[in-house]
Amino acid sequence: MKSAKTVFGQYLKNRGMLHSKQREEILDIFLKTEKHPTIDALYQLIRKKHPKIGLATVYRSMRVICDAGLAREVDFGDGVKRYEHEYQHQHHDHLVCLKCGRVIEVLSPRIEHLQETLAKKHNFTPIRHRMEIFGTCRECKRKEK
Amino acid sequence: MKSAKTVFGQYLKNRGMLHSKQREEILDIFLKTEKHPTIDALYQLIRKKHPKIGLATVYRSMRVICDAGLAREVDFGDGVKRYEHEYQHQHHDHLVCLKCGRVIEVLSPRIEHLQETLAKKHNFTPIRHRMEIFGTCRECKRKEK
DNA sequence: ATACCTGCAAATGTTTTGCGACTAA
DNA sequence: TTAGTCGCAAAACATTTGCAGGTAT
Repeated sequence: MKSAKTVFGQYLKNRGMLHSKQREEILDIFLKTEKHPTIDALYQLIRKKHPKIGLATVYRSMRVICDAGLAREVDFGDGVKRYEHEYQHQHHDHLVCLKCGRVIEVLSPRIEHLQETLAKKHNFTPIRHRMEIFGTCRECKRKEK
Repeated sequence: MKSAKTVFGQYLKNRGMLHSKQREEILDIFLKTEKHPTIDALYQLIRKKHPKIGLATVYRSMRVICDAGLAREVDFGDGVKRYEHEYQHQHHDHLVCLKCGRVIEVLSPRIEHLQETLAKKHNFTPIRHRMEIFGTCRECKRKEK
């Protein structure tokens, strides 16, 4: 199985795009976090090692990384885009804690199947979907008692 | 069953808030559309009859209307808030056509039930959830062939 | 009379873009 | 050498807020 970096390198080459240090570094930082970082969170991390890299470059690079199939935009309704891994990570849904912001990734094959059925029933051709359950996670629930 | 306008009037009264002409008119326009209008779409409609009403007032009024339980914010990931009816409209999910923007409201009790189960399995206390399937609607599918 | 509300303009926060300088191939 | 990129600042957008003037009760 090809590594994410290899995939990225090939994507850039195929498109005649350059393999810059900034892109490499931003991809590196993104790959190291298994969370759902915002652009600004990534920017703060990158900044520590490479204070010269600008915010606009992070925006531009994350778009390229998404286009290459390595990341996917997600949003949890708080007005900021977040990114999660796409390569070698199967589709999943999210449980989002409204107290602490923790995100639990979940998968229910039965729900996935019912979604297909639901779309078909309306003659709707699904391309992608998202499902988020907002609430209180176990830890926050315990604390509030 | 109380009308939406009655509910709104009582909500305002209970809070010591004023029943202004602007709020009444904005509620009226919103109640007349069964779509998922953005603030700007509502503003354009309102503007035809009441050119004096400002955009900020539409934003402020829609928040009040949501707080009163008559509308709910939804977003389809295109960076703009939309509003749908909440009063006397049960919870539902959405099929969003990426070609024409049409939104089909759907409900699957089986999916709803599985979502409950899924949350419970993770000791997660659900408050609300959302599910959207993005794809191509029947009409757009037909056209593209 | 007096809270509360509105319209306007300015501020905010996130994301995008124009442009001259820089860099990978 | 020369496209393609970068950093910076400015622009673009959606949304919110401060404030002076207006309005419902």
